[in-house]
Amino acid sequence: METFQSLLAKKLSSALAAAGLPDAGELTPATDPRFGDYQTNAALVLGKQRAENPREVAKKIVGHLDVNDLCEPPAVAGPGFINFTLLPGAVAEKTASIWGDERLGVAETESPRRIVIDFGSPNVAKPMHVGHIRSTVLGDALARIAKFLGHEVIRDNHIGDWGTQFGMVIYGWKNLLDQRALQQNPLAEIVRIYKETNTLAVSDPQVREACRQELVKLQAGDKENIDLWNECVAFSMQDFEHVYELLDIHYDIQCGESFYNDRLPGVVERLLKSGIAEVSQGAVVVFFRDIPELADKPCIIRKRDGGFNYATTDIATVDYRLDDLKADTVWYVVGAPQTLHFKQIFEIARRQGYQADLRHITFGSILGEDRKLMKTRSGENVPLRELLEEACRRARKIVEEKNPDLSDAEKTDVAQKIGMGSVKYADLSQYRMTDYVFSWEKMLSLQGNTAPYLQNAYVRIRSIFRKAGESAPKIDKLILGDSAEINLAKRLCQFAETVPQILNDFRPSILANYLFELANNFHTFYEACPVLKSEEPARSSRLALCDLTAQVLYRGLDLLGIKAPEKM
RNA sequence: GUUCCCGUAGUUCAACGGAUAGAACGGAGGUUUCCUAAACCUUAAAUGUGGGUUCGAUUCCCGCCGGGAACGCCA
Repeated sequence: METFQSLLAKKLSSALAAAGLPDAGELTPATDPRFGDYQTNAALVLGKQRAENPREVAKKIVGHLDVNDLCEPPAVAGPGFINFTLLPGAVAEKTASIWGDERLGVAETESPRRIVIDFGSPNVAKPMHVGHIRSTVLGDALARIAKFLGHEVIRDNHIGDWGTQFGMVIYGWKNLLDQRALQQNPLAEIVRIYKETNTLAVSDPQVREACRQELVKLQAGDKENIDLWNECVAFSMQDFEHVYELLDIHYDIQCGESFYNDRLPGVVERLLKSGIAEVSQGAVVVFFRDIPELADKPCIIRKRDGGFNYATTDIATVDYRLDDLKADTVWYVVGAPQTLHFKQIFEIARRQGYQADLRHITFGSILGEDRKLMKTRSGENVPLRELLEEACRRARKIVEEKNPDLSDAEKTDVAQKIGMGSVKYADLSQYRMTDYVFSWEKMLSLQGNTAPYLQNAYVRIRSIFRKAGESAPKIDKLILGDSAEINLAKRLCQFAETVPQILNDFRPSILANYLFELANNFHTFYEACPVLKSEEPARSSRLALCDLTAQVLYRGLDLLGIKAPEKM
């Protein structure tokens, strides 16, 4: 289904051709309602190229524009913009056709790809904390959106379940473990022994060496250590699963770092043989001498002591995703501090001949109150689980106040949808690159531009249909009289223009902002236009408008991983 | 030191190079015999700094100031 934007863009192209002008500029939504609904700067661009008065060029273009079926006569404005204002009749027709469309007007991609999305990736032996929320929620939303647009998506949780820290965990387990504490709160006890061992290792070389030995035994397949490791992983996974359950986030595969252990020697061997890697100071290293920004930043793939590291694992991971999973695209939803690391990994992949599209999708950090990056060792991290449970509690309290008549089960359900929605929306509604200082206030806010504002619009519509006791009657064309109706309908038509844009720069915030505007248009409509009490044919038309709004809200929220309750 | 990210109302955030920089919270004022007032309406308030490119710069380029991050054996 064509959007207004694509229809008008085509008509503009025809007009330019008819006027003997080359294609130029672009046709975009108007920046301000007073300029109409869409605008083009074609005349400004052409005026510059041809050294002509842009307004004259604009008039010439307008003379060839045939848009009478869609818009009022296009207006030349300002320095030479051409503005388009949609006719209510055209909007009414388009809205009705979207209403009848399962995809709500959103076209599927013309170039579907197989995308592995690497997101979340918590570390075993460390509880998930607020710092994990961005990757997890952002990655999940991108996965939902990519899938909706027609891509094949494989969600992969690249769990940090292997590496140096396990030497310490195992040493701690053997020497410092408190069995009773382990029974009460396994993960907390594992974290405790890990931290204590870490502290000991800093000051005591003997402990350090003992940890290294435990690690060597583990990596060599020692039965006792493997069993301990399995137990730690299992305890951690329980914690992760609880969080994923609350967030309703699920993975297709969970290939953690340990999954690649057997492949690491082969990776290093191959890179050495092909000349991509070389031995330097006893380690195996890849240099990027021909790339200025990486020239003095080599990538170590095997340590002097023969051990493998993060980079080795990630190279093996690229192989697996491209060769075994047959992905043509991989999105790494991982924080900005790892920019250099991924530049190196991607360059190594390229040197091996891989052509796949590998993207590091970065995002800003959540900072502590000191404006410093939150770090596990600092000990002041808010556990994610605690944050999520607090969100539900706060939402629950407000549900009790606002709607005491709901049953207990309903209250619990609604509180979870609102609480989880708020946490997700707080993150997704802002530009992914900006850092922000963590605050309960921010994450759990339920006022203003927040999930409940959008959810409430949906709830109000569901309430109308409950009261009506009927679903919206099927009609071919809406009747748009009040300006609030027209604005709402126009907004509904924009859904199809908005969703595909998100993946241009991986910005779910575009969708979040759209949904906020939509909810705002709906609330305004709701105040201005009675639905059930209006006369036919307005009544049927308004019911249709409500029904479509509910569908778009529901679908849009779903793409962000947010649920819409029936009541609240 | 090198490289990367970020500086917008009191606060938290918006604005593919577009026209008079939008919201939300907080502040001030108003709306409910009517479909959920978790709503609606009115109102005051901002682009760190100096240049440059452009018809047009919050956006692109250069310098400075301020905040953060990464940079050979952690992941």
